[in-house]
Amino acid sequence: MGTARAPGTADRILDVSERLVQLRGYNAFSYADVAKAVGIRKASLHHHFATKADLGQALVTRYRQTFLGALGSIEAKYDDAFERLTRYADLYGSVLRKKRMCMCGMLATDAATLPKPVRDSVAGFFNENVEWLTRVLDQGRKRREVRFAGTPSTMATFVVSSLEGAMLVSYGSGSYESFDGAASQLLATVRPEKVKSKRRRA
Amino acid sequence: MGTARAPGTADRILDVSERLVQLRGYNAFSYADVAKAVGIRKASLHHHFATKADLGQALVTRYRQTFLGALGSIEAKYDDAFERLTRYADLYGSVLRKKRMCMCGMLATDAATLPKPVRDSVAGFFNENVEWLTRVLDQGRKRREVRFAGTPSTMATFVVSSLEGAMLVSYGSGSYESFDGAASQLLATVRPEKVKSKRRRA
DNA sequence: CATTGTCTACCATCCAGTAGGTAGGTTCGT
DNA sequence: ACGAACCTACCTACTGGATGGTAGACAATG
Repeated sequence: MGTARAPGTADRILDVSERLVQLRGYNAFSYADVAKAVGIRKASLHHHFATKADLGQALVTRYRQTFLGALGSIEAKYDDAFERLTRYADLYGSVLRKKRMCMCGMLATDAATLPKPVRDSVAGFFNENVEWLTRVLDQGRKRREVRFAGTPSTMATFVVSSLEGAMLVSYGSGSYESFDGAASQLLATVRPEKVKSKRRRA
Repeated sequence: MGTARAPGTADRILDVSERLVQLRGYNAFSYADVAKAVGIRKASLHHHFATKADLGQALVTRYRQTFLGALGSIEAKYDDAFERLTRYADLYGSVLRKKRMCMCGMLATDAATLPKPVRDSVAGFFNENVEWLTRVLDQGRKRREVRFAGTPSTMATFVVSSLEGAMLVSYGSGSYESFDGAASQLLATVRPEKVKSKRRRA
């Protein structure tokens, strides 16, 4: 009979590849690796993703969508800007807790060897994040929920940079604790002054 | 006659390899690349650095020494902690201006595929930087030259993280301007309050 | 004459990608 | 209702090129 039936194969390929890219980067994972982990032959991979460039593109596109979805959830669940930033930092932390690097941070170092569409998509990821944070920071500052110098846009770039960097250093030195230190230092930076008004909760 | 004489070959190999690693990472540069750029045969490379792991190790060791030397220069030339931090950030900026990524930031993403001695040496680089910054920040805070929340050590980790991350995002998205924004945002964070005392200079 | 630096030539392994085939499922004309 | 045509998902077997590394010869220098 054989095993011709297999509905979620493309997704399983993406899941496995995503993990490998986040662990090793674009140049250090191969179709052979993915095939073995999925339990399929190399040639069958090419049926789903004709070239490695196609697979890479699909990977980044899906990652961006998922991430963007998570940003939407944060916005929906939390109204306070400081809270939103806390959850944003947690997003990075949760990736690191899986002992993985941010996929786009990983691919950023591979930029020089990436197919152009993939490279552009990685840049798009960072831009999306900066734009989202810019909105959160802008509104948050007006409401006095966060505090920072300079423009919201510059601050947003700084937030993305710090968290990506904290992941990078943590991942590279294998000391996953250092991320939490850097993340809380970042949050301490934007935390508003102790409330002087009489609001006491409840 | 032949070309047996060649004094600085090992250094030229290191120079070329350093550049390639900073541009493409550990897994995307090859002995063949280096050989071509140096103008030597692949086999001759192995005479100077028996294995790729040896070359990688030598690369990181030299990079750490150079960087540590630069930190010493900053300490010798500038006494003020804020000034020292400014120059420290410039160190990263000068690498990026050469359109390169920090070598250890680059290798951090390659950690999973690196020979263990190299991986350890990369971690050592980050520790060295954090230690140096911890001293600068600790002294600087006592002298009221810088301002920050938390411990000097946590803040030091944050400084390294932010700058590595700013490089990473800049390098990955090809927009080298964003680094400057992130760097000045970081410096604005530690900049002391406007001097209220009467000290007017000279 | 031993050491050092270079060379040519080679090797096993891995890489992305291709050629061509097969087993099942679906669609459609009759 | 049935079979031809087609499609999807997988397979085995292969190719050309790159990879890190090795063996052994040949100068030149000291």
